Amino acid sequence: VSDRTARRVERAVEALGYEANPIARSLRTRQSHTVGVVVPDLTNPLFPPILRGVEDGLARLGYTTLLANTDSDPERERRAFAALEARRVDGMILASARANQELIQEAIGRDLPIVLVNRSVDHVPCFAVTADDRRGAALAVQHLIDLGHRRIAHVAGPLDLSTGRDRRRAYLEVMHDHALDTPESLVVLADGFMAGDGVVAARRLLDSGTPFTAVFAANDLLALDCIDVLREADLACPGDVSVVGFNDMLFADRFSPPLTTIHYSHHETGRIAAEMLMAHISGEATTPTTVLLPTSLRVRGSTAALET
Amino acid sequence: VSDRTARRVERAVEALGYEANPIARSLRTRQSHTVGVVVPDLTNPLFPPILRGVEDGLARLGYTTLLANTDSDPERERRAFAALEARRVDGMILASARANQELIQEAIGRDLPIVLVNRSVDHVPCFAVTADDRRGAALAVQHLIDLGHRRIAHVAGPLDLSTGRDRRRAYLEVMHDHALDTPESLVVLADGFMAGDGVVAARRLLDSGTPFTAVFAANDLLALDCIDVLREADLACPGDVSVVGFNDMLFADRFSPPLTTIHYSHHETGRIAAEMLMAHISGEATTPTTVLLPTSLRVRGSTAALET
DNA sequence: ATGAAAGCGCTAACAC
DNA sequence: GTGTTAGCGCTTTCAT
Repeated sequence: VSDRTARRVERAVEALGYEANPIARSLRTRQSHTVGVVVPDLTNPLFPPILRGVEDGLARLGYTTLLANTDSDPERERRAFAALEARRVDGMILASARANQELIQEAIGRDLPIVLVNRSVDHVPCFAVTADDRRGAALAVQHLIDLGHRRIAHVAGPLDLSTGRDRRRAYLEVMHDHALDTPESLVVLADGFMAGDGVVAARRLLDSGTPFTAVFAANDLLALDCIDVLREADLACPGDVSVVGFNDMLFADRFSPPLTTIHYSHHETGRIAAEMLMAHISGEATTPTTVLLPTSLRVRGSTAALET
Repeated sequence: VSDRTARRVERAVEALGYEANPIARSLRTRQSHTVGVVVPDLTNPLFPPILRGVEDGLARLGYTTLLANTDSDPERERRAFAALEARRVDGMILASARANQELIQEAIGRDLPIVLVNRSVDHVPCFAVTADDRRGAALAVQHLIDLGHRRIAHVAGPLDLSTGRDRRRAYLEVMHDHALDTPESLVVLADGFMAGDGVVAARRLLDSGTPFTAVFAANDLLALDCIDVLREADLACPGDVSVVGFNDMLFADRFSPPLTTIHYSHHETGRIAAEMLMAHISGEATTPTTVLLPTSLRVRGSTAALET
């Protein structure tokens, strides 16, 4: 066919507004050009920027995202996963990984390309991109120590989540390195990472009677809960107790008091995960790699030097 | 086939983990059981709860959401819309409607079921569910008047968005009803509804030199910008200037100062929109209706009585 | 009631 | 290079 004709055809195609039916194409090629994204809690301001990063990374290659929000409910996670798989997504980005989630192992066994984001899993080689949780948590605790605090509590996230586990471990290590006590009553566990999940844990901390002058919360939402509970008990932050969070989520700088927290780039997290997934799907990347994003301390109003 | 055999087959089906291929089904039935959701700005904490409402409304009927985030960029809106339509969504929920968006008219002309959320359009009968913007804005302005304020400024949203237009109109009406002045310098326009969009507008307000003791911002994000700019100019909120926002978005109560704002149920907004869309798709609902959600005033720390 | 066959719109494989 | 054909996995229709 001549060049001229080709152009005429193209013009006609455009004029008629013809667009290939991607459904028929998918049926034939077994590729949906769609990736599933599973997020545990969209109302956590950490995730929207990650999602935007993912979209930015995928859109350039003509991929669309199918979003599922699970409210951290394992049953909903299961359903979301099944729904996405049934819709034949070409791959998935999971921000909701749990430590021993057979779901993920099974999927990998079935050769479904998966990239973990924010959280990772143990003992299974996985593509993943997360914050450097150990280093970040160490930074947070070190900051409190530098301010003169010695009795530092930790409100940990669930230990079946890598973020909960790793941040807690780093806390214990740094405390130990400085020969500081970490009695069991000083390390409490929250039921989850969502707003409100830290309330019960923080109350338990207070009720134990163990004295403390600072607390490292495993994420910003838990840190906010801590501050609420402290206020409830007429303890001021940072006047009486310093609090540091993790994530530097959107708005962390606007709360009262502004949150001292650990920062890393959420948008980058999403973007890198998207690119990793694309490389995985195309077969370019074959060995699972984990990218650790650098963390940094953001000192704001919720921490202060210990009055002596 | 006997009952017994049927059961055996069913069991076998389950055992083998067979799942009908929804792509083949879609190709045949021309139904994707997927709806597109277009959101202008996921990082605005107003939208995640709306999205959850939508998901809750849709999930029960086995529908999945295809999410697109547009950053309020008309070009990205166009692309997102095209991508969703190409993927043959059964309908769309749009939170990004502009006043004269041919996109929407065209789509409706093509019989694509659409429900508008949060924002509506003029002159085109549309399924829509929004806050009662007029009443809500009136509540906000009335509150400031009740506190003794007379020189009340307004930071309006873009006037090609129903929310920008309606809230501004209500502001002008209430002010007029109370015989209060609204010189042009007291009503400034923000470029958008996203974080940061209010900064320039608020500066213009301040630079005009027109005295004012209160400002009604067209949404919470703009209100936060106002408070920032005021602080920049050494004006305290609410000490020197009271500020009220709109939406009562997530975290509005935790800012410094806690935001006085107009509340309505975001989750309901999403849920109702989802149900409306389902009814529209199924052909149950045929005449476009608009649902106006009731609004209420939440008095918090960013407003105070005028010192006399 | 049950089974056979056609066809949705595309792409990949094949023959010309 | 260009045109033809088979078939992806369903649903629907039609014949039995």
